[in-house]
Amino acid sequence: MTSSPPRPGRDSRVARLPPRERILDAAEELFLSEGVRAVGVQAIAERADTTKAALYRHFATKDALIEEWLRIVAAGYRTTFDRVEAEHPDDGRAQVLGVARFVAEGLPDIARRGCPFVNSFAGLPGPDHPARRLIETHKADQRRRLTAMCERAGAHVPDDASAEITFLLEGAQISAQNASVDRAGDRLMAAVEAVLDRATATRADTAP
Amino acid sequence: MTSSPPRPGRDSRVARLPPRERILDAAEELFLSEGVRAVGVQAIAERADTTKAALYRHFATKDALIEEWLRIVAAGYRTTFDRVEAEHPDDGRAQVLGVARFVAEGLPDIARRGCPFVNSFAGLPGPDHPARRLIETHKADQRRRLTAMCERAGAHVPDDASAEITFLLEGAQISAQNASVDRAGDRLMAAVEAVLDRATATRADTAP
DNA sequence: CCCGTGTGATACCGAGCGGTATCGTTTGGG
DNA sequence: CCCAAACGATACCGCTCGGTATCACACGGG
Repeated sequence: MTSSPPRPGRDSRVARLPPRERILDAAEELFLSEGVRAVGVQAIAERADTTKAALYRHFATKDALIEEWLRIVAAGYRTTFDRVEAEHPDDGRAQVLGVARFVAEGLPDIARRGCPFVNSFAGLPGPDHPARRLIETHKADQRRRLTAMCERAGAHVPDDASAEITFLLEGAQISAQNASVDRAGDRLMAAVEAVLDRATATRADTAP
Repeated sequence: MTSSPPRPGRDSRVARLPPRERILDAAEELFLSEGVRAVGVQAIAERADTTKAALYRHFATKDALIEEWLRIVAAGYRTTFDRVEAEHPDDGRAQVLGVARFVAEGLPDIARRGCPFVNSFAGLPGPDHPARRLIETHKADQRRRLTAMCERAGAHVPDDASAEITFLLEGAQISAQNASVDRAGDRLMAAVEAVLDRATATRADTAP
């Protein structure tokens, strides 16, 4: 539906970006709402206002498109880590809270459309799929950076603190998705603060 | 492959259960390892040592099979909650820790094959799919019971405590799946204990 | 003993999948 | 201004999907 007559500017929803960007945008929207396996290349092409042929001119295969999309999403997270670290240099606590706030603010979207990594991980075949490796590498990187932040924040055992915070961040996302926890954002922030408090407390506080 | 000649007892892997149970067993194995959308009914029937025709004699559609499988898994969790409550009547803390231990012990399996609910949620179409509702109901029930346990444990704000513990439980599962956190079981238990300690602490402890 | 039910095998259906080929037409840089 | 490259459209390929129909056979209860 929705043919595009002599309409030069934006015509439907993705404006007039180069086809490659339109395809990636359309893929993101569909992958998130329907699942990476449920949506076909034809549907992606149609939503991007182009055709399968054009799609395959830019991406060798559907899996390559999935991988490229995940790579972009992962890069976005990396950018957030960079920004937070730049905004609060040497203040590990503020950095961790900045990351937590970023996740908390993204929860409404995740509740509606799901987490890209978690949702993709499911529909991907075997543990050797390149997109799967990409997700694992990304999560491992995130954990490493979080550990460094915790150390900078003065955590006694940064490894433990970052693990606990990772649990909270991931858990908040899937709990938001299945709607089992209300006000997930507020609760997440409070929980992360509590973990930081305990992880950086003096010995007297930990042994009443 | 593997025809079953005059072999009365077990013959391959699922012994000689009624076809319905063999199908559910086979479906569970494949759904977990490959994803609910990636595996076809033919593959399920073959692994169950039967045929598509027999499968459709017991389940109206593939979605119905998925739903029934999830229902069974959810019932298993419910049983665990029952057991833990019966083992430690009136001891909320022990109940919560019992649930946490159950999840922690299941982490290795989840790391290998993924969480049934999380993995299925992805490949399911629209938010009105019955299996999706089933998952949401199950998670909401779990949260309710967890809140009751926290209240029994003397938590000052049981709602907050159960939310935080839910985050930890769910987060530990997906962190185990993508291998971003090592020794996830131990860390999960420690984190849950810490949350319980803080949630039930006297006022003097919370305000240093 | 015999008959009805559930079973296993097989073939089939329409639809949609991922991916390819072809062919005008648009378009923008040298 | 012109030509090559990229584009949009369309038809097509082989394959697999979820689901159905048919049929011979095993078997257990009346």
